[in-house]
Amino acid sequence: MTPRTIGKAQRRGLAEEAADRIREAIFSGLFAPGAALREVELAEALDVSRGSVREGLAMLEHEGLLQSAWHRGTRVIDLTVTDIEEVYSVRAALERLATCKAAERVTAAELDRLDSTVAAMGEQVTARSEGHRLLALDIDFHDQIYHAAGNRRLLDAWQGLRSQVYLFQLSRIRLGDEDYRSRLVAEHLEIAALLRNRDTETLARVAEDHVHSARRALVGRMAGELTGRR
Amino acid sequence: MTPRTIGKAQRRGLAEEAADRIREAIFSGLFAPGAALREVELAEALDVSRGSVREGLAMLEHEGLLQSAWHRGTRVIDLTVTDIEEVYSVRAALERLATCKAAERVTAAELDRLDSTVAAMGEQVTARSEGHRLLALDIDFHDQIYHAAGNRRLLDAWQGLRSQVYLFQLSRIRLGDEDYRSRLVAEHLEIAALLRNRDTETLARVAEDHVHSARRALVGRMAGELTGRR
DNA sequence: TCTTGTCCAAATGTTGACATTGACCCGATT
DNA sequence: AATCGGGTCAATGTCAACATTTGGACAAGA
Repeated sequence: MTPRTIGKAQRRGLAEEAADRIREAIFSGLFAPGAALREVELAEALDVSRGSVREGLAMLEHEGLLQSAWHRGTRVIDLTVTDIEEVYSVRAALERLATCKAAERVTAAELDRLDSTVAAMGEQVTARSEGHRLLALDIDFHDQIYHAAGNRRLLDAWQGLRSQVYLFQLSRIRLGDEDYRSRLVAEHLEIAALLRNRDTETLARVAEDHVHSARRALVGRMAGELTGRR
Repeated sequence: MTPRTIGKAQRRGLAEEAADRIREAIFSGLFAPGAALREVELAEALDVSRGSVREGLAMLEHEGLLQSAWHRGTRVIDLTVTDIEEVYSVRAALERLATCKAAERVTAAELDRLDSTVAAMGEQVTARSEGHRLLALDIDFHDQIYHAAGNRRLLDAWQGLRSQVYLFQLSRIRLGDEDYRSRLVAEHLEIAALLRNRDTETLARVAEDHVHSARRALVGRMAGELTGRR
């Protein structure tokens, strides 16, 4: 008897490898928003050819992390309020759909995994870490929902926003926000509970609100930094 | 005095050129769903290098027109009912958002252009053409709405579905559907009118229904072909 | 007959060299 | 001073050759 699904062991090319490394470098702050990424530099640093780097950069551009123009190279995206509004608007629409579809199809095992993720988040509320772990769990929680929704196109659309969301939230971490953490966990707890009850009606509203809540927390912080004290 | 916006004359590379040609070839039926696209063949046919073809294929893959696997080449997507359900589910969510946002920001000039597009569609209802023109106008109508929404990310997400929608609807044309045309125009007319009144509340519902209506018409036809007469 | 192993051809993945472009500098001009 | 025009060069766009992988044909063994 063959297993129903096998862990995908698909081999990856150098381009994907390069994309991963560059993405990490951006998240680590090595390339700040607005910085130019030169193909030759990256090719030498990663010890691959320019072609592979080029392909990797194209992937990151489709993730929205980079912007490129004809013969003018690629740069890391800026973090303007407009960009944030755009990303979170679309994300809210996707999240609404994903959560509803997930409610119809989610399995018991997936529900358990969601619970344990929320539990792990709960531990991070009081932890004195900088919040990177909490952020990773946050994204992971939503990844699980998109997977549970079982819609390839929906997942693709989400992956076109995921990295941007990560980058945005990362900037929020730097700005420091204490009391937001507990509310974050509470919201995820609510979503997980509603999923278990398969309360589609309420989920549509709550999922959208959850995203808008994150957006407000982010935009508020950014506005405070730009205009206010420092 | 310089014009506020200039027709984007940004120079394009060979990759985009190749992508356009290949996309057209697929829409023209030269490459049927499921057909394999070989890089060397295309490179010779288009008289560009394999690298450019490769980049173009990657673009079309991100549009969802192609599927590719490691060292196994790229093929035109299949037209399964599941795929259609996926695409139209996400499209409904996006369309809902786009129409609402457009209602807030649409200008008088844009409204006029929408009207004239619907008018042109009306002429195609009775025309004896095969419906390609009607389909092009349909897509154009929705393009205008996404542009009016003024959200770059939303537009990107739509462009990740657009070609697939086109391909799906194209198959519907071949199956022939007479009375659907008039209903199609009527629905677009309603949306245009609601946009003019900026009736956001109703628009959210109608825009979603419009997509689901198109989906039903399509799935119904396909199911009929697969199981029914022929 | 079914499985397993080896080889081969065809296609893709990868690379470094060559061609082209756009930003920058700087002097001439109005 | 501001603008225009040409030259320069670093960086990207493009290409053709080389390396690697896949799937199938085919034969040997259980």
